[in-house]
Amino acid sequence: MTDSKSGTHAQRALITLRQRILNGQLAGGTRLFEVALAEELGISRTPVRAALARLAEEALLDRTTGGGFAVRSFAVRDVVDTIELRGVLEGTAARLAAERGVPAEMLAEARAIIRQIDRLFTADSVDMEGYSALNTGFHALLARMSQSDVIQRQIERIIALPFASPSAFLDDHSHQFALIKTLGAAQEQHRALIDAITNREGARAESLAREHARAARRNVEMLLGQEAALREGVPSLAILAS
Amino acid sequence: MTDSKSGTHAQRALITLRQRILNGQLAGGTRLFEVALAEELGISRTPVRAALARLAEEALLDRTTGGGFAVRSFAVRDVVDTIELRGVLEGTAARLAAERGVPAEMLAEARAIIRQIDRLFTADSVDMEGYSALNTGFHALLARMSQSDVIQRQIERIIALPFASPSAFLDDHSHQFALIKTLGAAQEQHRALIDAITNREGARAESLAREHARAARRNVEMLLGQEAALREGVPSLAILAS
DNA sequence: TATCCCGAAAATGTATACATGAAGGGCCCC
DNA sequence: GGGGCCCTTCATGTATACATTTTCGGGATA
Repeated sequence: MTDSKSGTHAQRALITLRQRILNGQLAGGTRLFEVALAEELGISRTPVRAALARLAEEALLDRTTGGGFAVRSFAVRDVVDTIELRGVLEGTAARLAAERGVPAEMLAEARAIIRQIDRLFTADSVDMEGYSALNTGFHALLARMSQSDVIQRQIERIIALPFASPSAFLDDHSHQFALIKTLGAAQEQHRALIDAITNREGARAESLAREHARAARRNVEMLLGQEAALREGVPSLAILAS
Repeated sequence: MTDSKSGTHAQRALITLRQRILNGQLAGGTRLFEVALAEELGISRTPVRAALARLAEEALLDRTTGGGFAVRSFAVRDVVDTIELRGVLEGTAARLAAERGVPAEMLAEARAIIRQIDRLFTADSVDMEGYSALNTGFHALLARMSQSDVIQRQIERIIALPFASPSAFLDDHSHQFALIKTLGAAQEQHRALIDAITNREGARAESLAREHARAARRNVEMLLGQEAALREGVPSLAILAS
């Protein structure tokens, strides 16, 4: 059965609306009306309300004065700041991991991921999907290493925004040629990061994690520096107010 | 008219439930049922649902599998980590302010607040309410200085938790004698922070903001180190799972 | 011409009945 | 006596009618 029929009406509405916001169909600032959405989606206002509330929770909608919802506007600066914020949070996770100490099994797990990524490079062409999945896993593990639910929650919340995810842009096939060159350096940072945490070097770990996030920032700036036509195929940036 | 009658049913339910969570009446892990709450509050399920959704947005409730809500549990480590997180975020705000540069009027505003706080110390006894208000304003201004909506939002979100607010504990009259001693040092940090931002010293500004938040952490640890009986009168910590 | 006020339209707020689904306990079968 | 199944119960999910509030345009007045 197709997933577009699974779950409750509210879940389906949530998925539909989230998609529309992320791919730019619903421009920033657009106000969302319960009745209109309910009619269009063929459901009642109740599940629409539930979906809107959850989108507000995900920071994709703002609550307007008077009780309504509007699509949040993301400018270029917001994207850059959000990536910067991810760097800061992951840096804090890395520092806490180093300061508090991480169980040997977790460190082993991290090294295993790094080794798996290494293997991807032996082939002639890099398996971007594989890299993306392993990279996402590495960053999730880093968040867990902080041994802080508070930090972990914040990181999860941030990377829910597609352009702030550690693997953002990696799935955009149109620009892989430019991104592949950066993967070697990223992998070296992964290695150094785990080394720093292992040696309980908090400041070094924090600094490395921040710099690691800067790579994503450079990618954004590269993509945005191109002609508009060239970045049409970049779904992670579709949310940007043009 | 009393504020307990203002606004919609959902707003009143939100305020009531928030209060109960924050003061510990609703222990962490407690599941909240729509019907029970609706009956008790004398309203229908609809506004109760709305209030619960907003409390989830405020991170005071968790969504349980199957669609319900449960009160979030805060352990001592969570409180400490949240304050640490505030330090990290305010540190980032301070660094960005220094790096990006702050309009002269904003810096003047900050210095005005510092001067007003200075005046509070001239009296024989310190006006804690006045200090608390000015201190909150100073920290809000710092968030604005980052000139980043993303950072500002995060900070606002964090300090909504009463124990993570920059002025947490300052209103707890029972422990003022211990806290007053720390205010002079805090004020010196305020001064140094604005000095660093003015001179565009990003690393110094970040470091100072972090250290400033550590003062709150020390207060928590001091309060928690006391006999249980002594910390009964500390509303900011009532949410803690005992 | 600017402003205030009022009313219609449209949006959210609320109550309630019913649908649906998950969890628990009791009963029957093996 | 133990385990599995069914049925009850209680929870959330949904639709819908009605209440309330907000908003915005038009018109009267200074």
